[in-house]
Amino acid sequence: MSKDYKETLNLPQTNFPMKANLAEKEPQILKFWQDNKIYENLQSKNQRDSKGQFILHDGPPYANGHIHIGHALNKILKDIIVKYHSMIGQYSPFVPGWDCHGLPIELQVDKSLGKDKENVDIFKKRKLCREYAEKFINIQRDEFIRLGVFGYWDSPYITMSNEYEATIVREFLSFVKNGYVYRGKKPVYWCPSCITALADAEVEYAEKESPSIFVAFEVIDRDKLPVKDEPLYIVIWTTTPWTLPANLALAVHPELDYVGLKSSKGVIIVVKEAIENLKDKIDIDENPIFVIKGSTLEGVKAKHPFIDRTSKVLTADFVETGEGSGVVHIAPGHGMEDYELGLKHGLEIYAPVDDRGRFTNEVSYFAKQNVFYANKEIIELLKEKGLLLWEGKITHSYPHCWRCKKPIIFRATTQWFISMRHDNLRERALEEIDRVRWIPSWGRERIYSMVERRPDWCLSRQRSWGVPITLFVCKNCEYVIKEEKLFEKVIELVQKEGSDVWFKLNLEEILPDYSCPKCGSKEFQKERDILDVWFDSGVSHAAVLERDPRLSWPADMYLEGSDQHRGWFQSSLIASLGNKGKAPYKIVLTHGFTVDGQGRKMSKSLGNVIAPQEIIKVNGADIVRLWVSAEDYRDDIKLSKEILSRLTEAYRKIRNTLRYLLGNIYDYDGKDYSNYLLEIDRWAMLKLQKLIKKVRKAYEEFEFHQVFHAVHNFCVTDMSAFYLDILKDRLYTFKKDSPERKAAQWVLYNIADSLIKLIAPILSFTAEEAWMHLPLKNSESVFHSLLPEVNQKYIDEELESKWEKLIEIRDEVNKALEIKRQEKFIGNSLEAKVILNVNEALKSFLNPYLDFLPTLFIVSQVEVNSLDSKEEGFTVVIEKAEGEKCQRCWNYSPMVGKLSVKDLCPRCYHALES
RNA sequence: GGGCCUAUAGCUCAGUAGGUUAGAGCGCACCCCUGAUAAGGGUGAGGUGGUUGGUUCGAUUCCAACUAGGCCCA
Repeated sequence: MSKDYKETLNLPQTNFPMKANLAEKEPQILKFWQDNKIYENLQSKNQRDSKGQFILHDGPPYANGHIHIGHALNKILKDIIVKYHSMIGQYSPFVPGWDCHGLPIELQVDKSLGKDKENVDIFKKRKLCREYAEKFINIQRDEFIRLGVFGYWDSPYITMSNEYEATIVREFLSFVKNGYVYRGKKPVYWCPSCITALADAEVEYAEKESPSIFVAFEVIDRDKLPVKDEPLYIVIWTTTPWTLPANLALAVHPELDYVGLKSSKGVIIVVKEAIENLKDKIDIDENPIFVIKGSTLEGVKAKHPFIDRTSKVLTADFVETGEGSGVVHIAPGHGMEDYELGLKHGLEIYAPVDDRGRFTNEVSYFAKQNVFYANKEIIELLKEKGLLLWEGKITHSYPHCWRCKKPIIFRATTQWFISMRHDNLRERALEEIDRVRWIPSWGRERIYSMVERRPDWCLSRQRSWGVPITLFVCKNCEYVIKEEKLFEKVIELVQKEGSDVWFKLNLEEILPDYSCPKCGSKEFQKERDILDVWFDSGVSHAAVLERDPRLSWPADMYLEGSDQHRGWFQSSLIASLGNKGKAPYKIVLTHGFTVDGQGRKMSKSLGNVIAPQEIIKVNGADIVRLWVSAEDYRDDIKLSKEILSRLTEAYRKIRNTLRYLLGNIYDYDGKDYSNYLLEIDRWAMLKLQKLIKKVRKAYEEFEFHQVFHAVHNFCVTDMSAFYLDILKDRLYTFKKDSPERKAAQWVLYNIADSLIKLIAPILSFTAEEAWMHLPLKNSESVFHSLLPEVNQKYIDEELESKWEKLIEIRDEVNKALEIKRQEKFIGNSLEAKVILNVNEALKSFLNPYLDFLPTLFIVSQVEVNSLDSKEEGFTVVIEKAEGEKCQRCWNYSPMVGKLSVKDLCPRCYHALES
C-alpha cells in the first residue's frame, strides 16, 4: 500500500470562503466601513493629497416609496464612477439628495386625511407632507446604503430644509430681479366642481358623450378664392361648442388640399379627405369646384358665427383630417395646441369662463351659464343663424377630475412664467448645450431639440406642498413689488423658519406704509401659488454645488435616466443659466430604463417587476452591482431570472478565482522574486497588464460592461483554464521555498492584489472581503489603495505572439487528448505521453521549450519528432505515459520505482529531502 | 401622431472605417478529474446577423420603409 503524500504537498489555504453568502456577509462589511469610517477617511485622504477631483452631483430621487430597481441602477452607476475616481486618487465626494416637495406627496397626504382634507389648515397639511417625505428619506437612505453606495449619508441635501428652501427663494427672486419672470395666462386642467386647477396626474380619462357639430364660418375676404357671388364658408368641426365664444382663429394644415364644395347654403371649404365623411351629413356636391393648398388659405378672414369678431385662418401642423373637416377652431384659452398657436401669432389667451365653469358677463347670450349646459343653447343659436351644418353625438375619451369624477375643462388662468426669450435665454441655453459632453452623444440632439422648441417655463402651481412664489402684486395695476429690502427679508426669514413663514407673513411689517410705485395704490395681493418642483431641483447647483463646502461648482457630471433630458437636465440648465450664465455640468451621462427579459417595461400589471430588495435578500447587493456593470446602460437595461442566474455563475467564477489566488499565497513572504520568473510567469504578468490597461480605460470612458467582460474573461480563460491549472504542479509539489514556487507566488500575489482593486468599484463587498484575506496589504480597506497601473516592463509583444502559438498547439493537443479520453484510453491527462510530429520551422520554434512542454500540456511526457514530409503544421499522437505514476505528484516516470523510495519520482524524492 | 434611441447565438457583450468559413464568456450536451471539491479541466453543438426593399461587383456593416420595444411629448 502506497503512502499518502498529501501532507507533503503545499495545498492552498485560505479562510476566504467559496460560498459567498452575501446576504449575511454584506451587512458585516457595511458595519466594517461604518465603524472604521472608511468613506470619511478616504475623502480626507484624497482631499489632502489630491490628484485632481471629480464632482458627481446627485440628482435627487423623489422621497416617495421604497427604491425600485431603476433607483438602484442609477445610484450604483454613480457609485462605480465615484469609487473609480477615488481609487485613482481623485477627490470625489458624493453628497446624496432628496426631492421633497410636490404633488405626489401632497396627494398621499390628502388621501390619508380623507374628508378632513377640506378642513385642515395649510400649516398642518404642510407638516404632514414634511413628515411623509422624512419617512421615505430614511427608508431610501437605508436602502441605498445597503447597496454599498458610498456617500455622505448622514448629511445629504434635502430640498425641504430651511437652507435649501432659502436658496430656492433666492434663486427665484433673482430670476425676478433679472427680468425673466412674468405673469401670463395659460390653459390648465380645471375642475369647475372642485374649483381648482388639476395636475396631469389628477386627470382621468373616461368615456363621455359630447355634441359633435359642423359649424360654418362665413368668409369675409375672398380675394384669394375663386368664388365671386355665392356665399362662402369655412367649416369647422368641434365637440366642445362652449369653446366657440372664445374662438379667435381657424387653423388649417399647410400641406393638405382643401376643396370648395357646392351646397344648398353656398360654397363650403373643407379638407379634401372630408368629402367622404360629409356627403352623408351635409347636402353637398361631391365634385369640388376648386382645390387649393391649406397654405393659400392662410390669412383669410372669417366672421365669427354669433359674436361680432373676425377669426383669421392660420396654419398648423397638428391639424388632422380624421373625423372632422380639416379645419380646427382655435380658442387659445381653452386648449393646449390652441394656446401655443395663439402665442405664436400673438392672439389673446382668452378664456371668458369663471372658476365655477360659468361664462363671464362679457359673453353675450350666455353670461353666467355653465359651459356644459350652454352647449345646447349655443347649438340652438347656431341653428337660428343658419350656420349649423350638422349636429350629432359622439362618445369619446374625455378628461375627468379624479376626485369628483366630473368632466373637467381646459381654462386659461394667470400663471407665473420664466421667459425663454428674455436676455436670449433660449439661444444661450443652446450654446451651452454644445459645450457639454453628452454620453451617449445623441443626448445632445435630444435636449437640443427640446430646448429649441420648448415653451416658456410655467413656474406656478395652485398647490400647498412646495416653496411659495414669494411675491406681492398690486391689486390695482398688477405691479410686482421688487424691493431689495423685501426680498432680503423674505430670504432671511425662510432661511430661519422655512418657507411656511410666507403664509403668515405680512407686507406691512416689512414695508410699512408702502404704496405702489406705479399707481400709488396701497392694496397688495400676496401670491398663494407655489413653485413647480422642477424649479426646486433645478437650483440644486446653487443650493448644493455652490454652497456645500465639500463640493464645488460646476459639477463634472450629472448622471440620470434619459427621461431627464426633459426634466432635471433642462431645469438645471435653465436655472443655472438665468443666474450664473453657464451650464452647471461638464458631462451629462444618461442611462436607459430597466425592462424585462423580453425588453418590455417593468410594470405591476405585467407582473415582471424585480425588486432590488429581493435580489439583495436572495443573491446579495454585489449581484445587483454586477448586473449594473454587466449591462450596457446606454440602451434599455434588461433584467430577468435568467440574467440573474448567469450573473450569479459569473460571480462565482470571479470569486473562486480570487479564492484560489489567495489560497496559494498564504505563505508568500512579500519579497520580490521577479528575477526568478519563468517565461509562463512573464506571460501571466503580461496578461495582467493588458487587463489593467483595458479595465482602467473602460472605467475612464464609463464603459463598465467592458470591465465585467474583461475581468470575467481573464478569470475564466487566462487564469482558471490555463495559468492556474498549469501552475498547480509547481505550487503543490515543488519545495516550499524553492525559487520557482516563490516566483509563482510573487505573480499570484500581484494578480490577486490587482484583481481585487480592479473589481472594487463594482463588486465592492466581495473586493473588501477578499482584501481582508489578502496577506501583507498596506491599507485597512481596499478603497484606501489605488488602482494598479500598467507596468511597462511586462509588456512584450514578442512574448505574446510566441505564446499565442504555444496555446494554439496546446489546443490541438487537447483535442487529441479528448479523443483518447472519450475512447477511455486515458482519464487524467497525466496518464498520457504526447508525440508531436512537426515541420522544421515549428521544430526550431519548439526547441527551447522541450522541457516545458509536459507542463504546458499537463501530461507526463512529450516527444517532438520531425515530420517525414515537408507538410504544413504538425500532427499529434497520444500514447500511454511511460513508467509508473509517482504517488506524490501523479506524473508518470520511468524512474518511479528505481529510487530508494519506491513510489516517488526523482523530483518529488528531492523535494522531500530536508 | 411627433422627436430621440435600440434590435448580432438561450443569456450578457465584441466586431467589421462594406470584402474570404460573424467572435468571446456564460449556459447547454458529452467526457475527465476528485490535492480549488456545493470546486477544477477538456471537447462539442448553437447565429438566413428583427423583416422587406434600395445603393454596390459585394452589406451584418450605408440608405429607406416596416415590425417589435424603450424614453419624452402630443
